[in-house]
Amino acid sequence: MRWRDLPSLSSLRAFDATARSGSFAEAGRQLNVTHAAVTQAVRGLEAELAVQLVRRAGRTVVLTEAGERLARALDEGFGTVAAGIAALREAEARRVVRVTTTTYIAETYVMPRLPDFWAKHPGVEVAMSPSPEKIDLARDGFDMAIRALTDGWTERPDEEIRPLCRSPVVAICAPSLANSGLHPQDMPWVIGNENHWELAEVGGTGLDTSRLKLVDIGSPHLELQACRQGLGAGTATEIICRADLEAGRLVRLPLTGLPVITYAIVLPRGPRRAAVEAFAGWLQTIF
Amino acid sequence: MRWRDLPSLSSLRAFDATARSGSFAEAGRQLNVTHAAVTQAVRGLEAELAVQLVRRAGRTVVLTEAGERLARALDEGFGTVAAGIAALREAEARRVVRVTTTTYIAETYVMPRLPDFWAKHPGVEVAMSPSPEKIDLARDGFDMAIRALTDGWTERPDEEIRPLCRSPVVAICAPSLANSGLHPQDMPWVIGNENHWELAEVGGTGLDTSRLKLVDIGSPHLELQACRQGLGAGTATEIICRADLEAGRLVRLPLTGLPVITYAIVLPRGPRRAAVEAFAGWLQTIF
DNA sequence: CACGAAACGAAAGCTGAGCTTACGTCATGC
DNA sequence: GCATGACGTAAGCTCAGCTTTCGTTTCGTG
Repeated sequence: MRWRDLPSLSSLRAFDATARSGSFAEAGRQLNVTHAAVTQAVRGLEAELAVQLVRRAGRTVVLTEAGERLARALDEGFGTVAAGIAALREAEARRVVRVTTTTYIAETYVMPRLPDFWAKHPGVEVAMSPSPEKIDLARDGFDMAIRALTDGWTERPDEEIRPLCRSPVVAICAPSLANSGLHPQDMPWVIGNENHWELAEVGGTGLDTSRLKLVDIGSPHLELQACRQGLGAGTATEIICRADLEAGRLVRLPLTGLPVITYAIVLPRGPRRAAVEAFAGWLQTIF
Repeated sequence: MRWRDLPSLSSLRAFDATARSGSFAEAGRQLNVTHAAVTQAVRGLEAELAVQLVRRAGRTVVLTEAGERLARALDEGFGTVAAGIAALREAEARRVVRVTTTTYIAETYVMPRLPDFWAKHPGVEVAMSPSPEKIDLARDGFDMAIRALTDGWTERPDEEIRPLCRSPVVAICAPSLANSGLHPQDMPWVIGNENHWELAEVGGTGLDTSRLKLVDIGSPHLELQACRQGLGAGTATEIICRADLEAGRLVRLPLTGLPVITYAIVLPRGPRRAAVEAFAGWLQTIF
């Protein structure tokens, strides 16, 4: 493609619109400019190509033979371009909002509320899927992530962070276990054997983690349920177990020194689809 | 076509060039702008479509999946446009220069010199054809006319006049006829019966045209030849019969009151092909 | 592995292509 | 005729698009 050899695209556009409508004035209306602008553009194109393209015919304008030929080419070419743009927009509008998550909160707090989002934004599909922490959102085609940020998180330059809420980590257990008279140091703890991060949290309270009896449930999804049933103590952010605490299904253990977690949305910087923005905005309303 | 819905064509062009070359810098070179201009245009397009189209990959740029799809559409669309322009230019460059003429001078003076033009402008075809005086050049596809203008000619607004030369009408006859002792009033005149215009010219000298003996040769092309052979007196512009006068084949009759003719090129205003301009320029050099 | 070449990124400011405004002329319909 | 709505032209404005400038990143190389 020899772009330097082409006349200005705006003059081609003006001629195309003129050819379609058979009138400078109508073309101007379609292009959102005055008839004078169209006239000048077409005259300029004629001068550049050194070909007469249009001829006055009374109150209207007719194309010359050369103009007809050019108009056919432009019609087809610009039509293809317009169709491509339209197809892209269509595909983007339909495309599902892909959310990656590594946090329990997404599954326990966000997913149960999804019907509310669908009610407010019909036609927007949302897919939530787990994926490793250190993922490149843009490269892997995710529209956003829901993450739990520890303090001291630094924002990457190509990502935008929107905090959703800060929630303290609390130690909890079933009322029956709390009433057993056991000191937290002697309780069983529902913590996966490999979960060094949660173990370190508990260590922060002063307990000797090396002497704790750990109950490995295997799946994080079932740990809260295990705590409710009295299988052991555990940790969770307050927002997750708030309902259980209020209902008396769980009680707090009087431990201090646990961290505070910030839940946040991570969005890749750059252009953002309306559907993505809508979902991000909705997320911020439910916290 | 909904032109208002399309992004700016220049940003589409910038993206297309980027997609072809895989580099902002190279695209800028092709478009004759800096890399920064291309970057801005592509970012603007991404923002307008709310789609990421490109992604940095080290020192170069790669298209996203959406970018690839758009690039295909643009490639095809702009390719069609470019092909249309190229075809138009090609056709215009090849097209013959059509010259219409109503004057004897074109046939006697210009056509014999055409080989000189062809030598100087190889590849430019010229077609000279007679047609009525009152023709609309643009409408009938003529590139120029060669006309004889009487004094007091007024230029039409859509035509440009380029004078070639002014030449007085002279009355001439063969030396034998001049030496016969006959007064011009009594000579036979080589003038077509229907040629009221030439008869009026002669009337301007004071002769009584109603009493003239007219010799109707039928074809204007042969009238000068008839004069040379002594069949009668006649009129012609000086430039046409100059060679005959100098060679003594014809002599001037001492009549006054004949008009002066301006030979000129008539060109339709507006865009003009290079070949047409070349022929017009050449015509001005040979007078 | 330091260094230079060649990209891309971002922001500030300039400029001319493209537009509006303003006023004519001309064709058409009532 | 006269109102209406097209096109033609020219003068001048304005902002989209460009250049400039400087910084960062990536790669190839001795």
